[in-house]
Order: sequence, then C-alpha cells, then structure tokens
Amino acid sequence: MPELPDVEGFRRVLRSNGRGRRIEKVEVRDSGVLRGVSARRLRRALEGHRFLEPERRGKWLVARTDGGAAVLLHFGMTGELVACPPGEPPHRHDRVRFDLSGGRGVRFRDQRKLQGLRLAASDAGVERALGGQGPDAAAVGEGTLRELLRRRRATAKSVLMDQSALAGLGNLLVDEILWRAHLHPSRPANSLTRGECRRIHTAMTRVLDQSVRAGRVPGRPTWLTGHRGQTPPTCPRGHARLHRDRIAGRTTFWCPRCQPPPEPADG
DNA sequence: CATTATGTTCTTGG
DNA sequence: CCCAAGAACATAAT
Repeated sequence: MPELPDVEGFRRVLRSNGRGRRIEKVEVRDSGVLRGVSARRLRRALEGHRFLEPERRGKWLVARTDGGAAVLLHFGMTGELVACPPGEPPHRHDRVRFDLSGGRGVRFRDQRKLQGLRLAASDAGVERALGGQGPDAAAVGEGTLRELLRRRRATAKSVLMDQSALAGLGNLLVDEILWRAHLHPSRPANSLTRGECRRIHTAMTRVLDQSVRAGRVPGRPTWLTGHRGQTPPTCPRGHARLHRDRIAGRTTFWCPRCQPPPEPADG
C-alpha cells in the first residue's frame, strides 16, 4: 500500500493514538526491520518519553518524542501502522510494538521487511536522514515541479517516482497522474511543455487531495488504479484496452488512446 | 517451478 | 555526470 496517502493515514493513526502519550514499552519482535539501530538503543531512546505531533515527509513518517529522539518509519511495499491495545495478541507480521499510556498501542506491521525503522537522535539527525528528498508532492508548487522536470532527461515516470526529485509518489499514483494528464509515461521529462507540466500538477493535486482524504489510493472505477486488476484492463474513460509495459523498472499501465507514445528520439 | 507485488539501493554498462 | 536495466533485499500469492 504505502505511497504518500497511505503514510498520511498512518500519521493519523499515530496522532490519534500516540500523540501526548508516554511510551511505556518498545518491543522489537523482529529486529530485521531495524536499520542502523539496535533494539536496545531504540528502547533506551524512546521508553519513558512521549510522542509529539507526528509528521509525514514523502513516504516517511517522522515520530518525534519529547526526549529529543525521533523514530523514522518507512513502510516499503507492505508495511502499515496499526492501532491496537498492548494486550491484543500479536499478528504474524507485527515487527515492533509500542505500548503507550492510557491502554493504547501502535504496531509496525510488515510482511516483507523491505524497509523499516531508523532512529534519529535529534532534528539534525532527521535532516541528515531525509534531507536528500525532493519537495513533498502534496505541497509542491507548479513552478517548482516544472523546473525539476525540465532538468531531467529521464522518462516522466521515473522522475516522478524518484524520491530525490519529488517525494511521495509511487508506481500506482504516477500511472494515475499521467493518465489524467493525458501523457505517456515514457515521455522524456525535459520534453514536457509548460502546459503539460501544468496538467501534471493539476492531476497530481487532485489525485493527492482525494487519496489523502481516504488515507489510501482509492480503487474507484473512475480511477485508472481501479482497473489494474481487470482482465483485460480497460481505460476508465471507456473505449481502449490498457497497455501494460515495464517502464522505469515497474509495471506500468497506460491508455493508447489517451496517452500517445513519444516519437523515438534519433539524435 | 515461474511470475508478480504499491519500495529503495547498488551495480553495470551505454 | 546522466540514465536504463537488472539484481538484491524478504515474503506471500497465483
């Protein structure tokens, strides 16, 4: 699940269950999700302190505490943050359990463990870890977006998915946005006109507004994303069957009627 | 057994 | 340096 909207949902889970609460116990059930920190150091940095207002940056969730340390959570492809009281029996994929005051609790649950938890000792540590990201997709202005597209020769799809260029978008969202903007995913980013960049920005803003509200990418039939699982997948606007390709290393769906492929460059 | 999966990072080669 | 492609990571479903 986890792209920007999903992480936004996890932020709400942490805000409503964790903000202001004391961290009574941190139980690492599978240290395979810890990145650059031991279970012991994580416990020591967190236990006894309280969670502050959580923040999302791109696909990262930043959980600061009043002790100065912050947990940085990345959910990979299969991670989630779920609220459950400490007494609830563990799920098979619960990797880290946070028992909080007031009988609350949250758990980092993740099947594949492709990413996981980091610890930042301070705000400077948070910056060090996340400062390499581009602007957040949910807040970027049209001019900034146009500028970052203009200076890259790679395909639009790969630039929009590149977290160091723009933070928050993943495979599903980028396909959705490009379909709405009527642009083929293989268009070189630096070939996009001002108007085409504006269409990307408009589509991105709408897609993110709606999916952030839902806390996920909706599978509605009016969304391209809702058609990925079909056999055969069809364009939500009707007519054509969707093409399925490998672009920027990821399975990509696009409509041959709505999204004309670029002329192959020859120079 | 092969293929696929909403992510990131590293390597290799052009 | 830029970029694409492939592999790797770990696990489950089809």
